Amino acid sequence: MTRHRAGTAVIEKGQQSVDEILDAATALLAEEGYAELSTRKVAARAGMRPGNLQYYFPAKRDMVRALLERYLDASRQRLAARIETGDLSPEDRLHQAIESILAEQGSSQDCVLFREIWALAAHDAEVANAMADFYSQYRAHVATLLKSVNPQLAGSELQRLAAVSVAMLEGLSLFRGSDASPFLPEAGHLQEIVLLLAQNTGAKVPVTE
Amino acid sequence: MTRHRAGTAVIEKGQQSVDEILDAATALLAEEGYAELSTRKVAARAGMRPGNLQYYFPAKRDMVRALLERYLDASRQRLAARIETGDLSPEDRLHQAIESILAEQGSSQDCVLFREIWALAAHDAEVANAMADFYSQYRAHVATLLKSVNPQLAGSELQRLAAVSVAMLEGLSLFRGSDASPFLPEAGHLQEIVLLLAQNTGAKVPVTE
DNA sequence: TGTACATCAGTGAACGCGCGTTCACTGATGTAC
DNA sequence: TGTACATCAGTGAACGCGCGTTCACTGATGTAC
Repeated sequence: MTRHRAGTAVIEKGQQSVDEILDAATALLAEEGYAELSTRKVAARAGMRPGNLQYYFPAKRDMVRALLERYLDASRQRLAARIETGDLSPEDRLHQAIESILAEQGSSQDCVLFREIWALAAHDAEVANAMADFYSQYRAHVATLLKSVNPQLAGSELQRLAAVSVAMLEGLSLFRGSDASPFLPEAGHLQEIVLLLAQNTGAKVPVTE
Repeated sequence: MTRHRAGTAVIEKGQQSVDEILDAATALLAEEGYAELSTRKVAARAGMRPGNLQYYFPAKRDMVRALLERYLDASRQRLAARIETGDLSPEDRLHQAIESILAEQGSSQDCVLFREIWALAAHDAEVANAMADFYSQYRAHVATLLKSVNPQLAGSELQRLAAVSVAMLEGLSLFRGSDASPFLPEAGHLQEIVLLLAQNTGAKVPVTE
């Protein structure tokens, strides 16, 4: 017998409050990490009382889920929008995509949030699923780009190459922000590398000797 | 005026207790994540009372630091030991190194722990430094391997390629364990890729068109 | 070998605190007639 | 236009709990003479 709507949040007028809560929660998650994230801190930062936060998100878990969905959706859309533009050559599209991805990583808040989400995903199946969805689409985009660069690529070979490219890009994001990691490549270098992989993987390169 | 030694832990006879505490803490960190890690749970799992844990680690922070140092040291040593063996050809050494690194990632506990540590590092400078040290050595090892494969590689180009290789390997570890990520490459594929990069980066490959 | 004593290891109870969550309540906003 | 009423948004106080940490204490282990 609660006054809460079904689901996790009231939709209509309180949308602004919902946004303020999620903004505050996202900022706190990035600044202090999930271990330090509490509903009371979020409420305080959003300028409301704890009870009011509970009105929108009956449980902390609901708030975190909403924050994750909103964040991953936004990230997905930004990436898709940046990648899909244009009547460029395949090589230029690839270059632009890599620059977009690096730009996305440029904000150190995003890098930190992704690290938090990866850690969360290890202990929460729902988060793990959301991440799997996200990266599945990400990988599909990259696969399309790779195929446009080298149409001979196909099937599991293409998928594997896309997976490796994504792993490389995401791996690099781990090292961004840490001051003590020099030698991080720029977009130009990465395009070189990905092109090299795309152009040479289809055409069997000798492996040993 | 405490009975505790300087530093974080008593060394001599209680070493076994220290190990039991760190074993328990490591297991809990991997299973439930840092947000769920409490000194009381660790003490219970190690079969002792909270007060006794405090005898060895005056503050939770000390316990976590010790756990991290022990874990990273062990990981470092395993990698170094596996890589340095043998009178193999450069290509075979590379192959063996990649297999070792993948084997290290094979235990899903290690992947999970690394995700936790990456997240921690974002909010704790001490952890970030420990990670920077770890990966600095890691990168240096990889750089040596790359140079043995292609002696023309040198300077910042070599370092950058090592950084990319490490990023790729660490990025892949993010996707291990998540059931929903197929298309992960095997050691053979990775060796192919790294060899391709090493052999072609020194010899300037055309980039556009 | 026995005794005295310092140190080491471990216990048990208690502390204050921030946490997630609840609940009865109040005021504001919209809608029906 | 005014009145009655339902719903929406927000308040304030309180709850029980697990947390990190403290402290006086006890028993075990080693060392000196």
